[in-house]
Amino acid sequence: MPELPEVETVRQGLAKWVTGRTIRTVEVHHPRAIRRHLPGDAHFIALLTGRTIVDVARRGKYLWFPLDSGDALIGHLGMSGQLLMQPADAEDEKHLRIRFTFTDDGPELRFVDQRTFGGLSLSEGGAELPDEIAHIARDPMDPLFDDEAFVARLRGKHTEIKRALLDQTLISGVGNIYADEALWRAQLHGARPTDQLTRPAVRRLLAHVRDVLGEAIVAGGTSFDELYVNVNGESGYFDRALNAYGREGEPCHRCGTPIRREQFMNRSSFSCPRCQPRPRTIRH
DNA sequence: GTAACACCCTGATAGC
DNA sequence: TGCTATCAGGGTGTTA
Repeated sequence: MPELPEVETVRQGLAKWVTGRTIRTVEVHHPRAIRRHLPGDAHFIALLTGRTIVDVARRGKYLWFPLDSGDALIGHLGMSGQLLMQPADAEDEKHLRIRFTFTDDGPELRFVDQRTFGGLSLSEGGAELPDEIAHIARDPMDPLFDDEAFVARLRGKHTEIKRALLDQTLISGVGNIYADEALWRAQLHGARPTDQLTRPAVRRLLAHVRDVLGEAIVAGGTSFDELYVNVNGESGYFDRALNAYGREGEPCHRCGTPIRREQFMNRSSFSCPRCQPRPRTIRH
């Protein structure tokens, strides 16, 4: 389940492996993997073949590869996507969707994705920042992230705090896992109304979001199973440091109360009933 | 304009 | 054993 730390780990790995290399061939093995590329696979392949990758960039959970043509290859891992470097003679993965080979005959780049929520697309003229992902906010690790603008925008919204943390146009890179972890650290329930939080409370929460993401980046990202591995095929191990996510019934690391699980937006939220009491006012 | 929800997908797991 | 139901969840499109 790649969130910002996992995607950043992949970005760093890919940057070392593909920067400066020229694409020889592109194979699309599954149409859904390029469903966001509306002109279709022939166009996708034509604009990539012979192009040199000049960098690997990221915004939130999106990656993009600026090309020497001024275009950019955009990638999103979705829930189960992987971008793997593999020797040409390595056996095809069961869920191999797209294969890139390079003119130097070095390792191939493979996009592998079991659940096909992820995908690649090509952005013409998008080397600097693709239009397709311009609506995604900067992430809190970005030096240009504007803390006070975030605080003001969040407090101006009429929604719940966890919804706001998952809104990628407000703050990017945070998914279900790190939202729960940051809320646990801030001792806030995810249903707290954003318009009733004080500025200092939002600043504290933002600091916790940064801490959680930063620690996870150092640890190489969270991984619960083999669905996520980094570019070298190695799983991260941040899951050992989780305080809330996935710990239903286990004692809170702060007060010992069993962690509760609640349904939220068709998924699960984990929190401590004592440290993170539900707000008294119920919104509708 | 804003908020909330359905939907896409496959494999693991639970229940019968 | 083998079937069906449920769950995981990011981002987009649709609805309210």
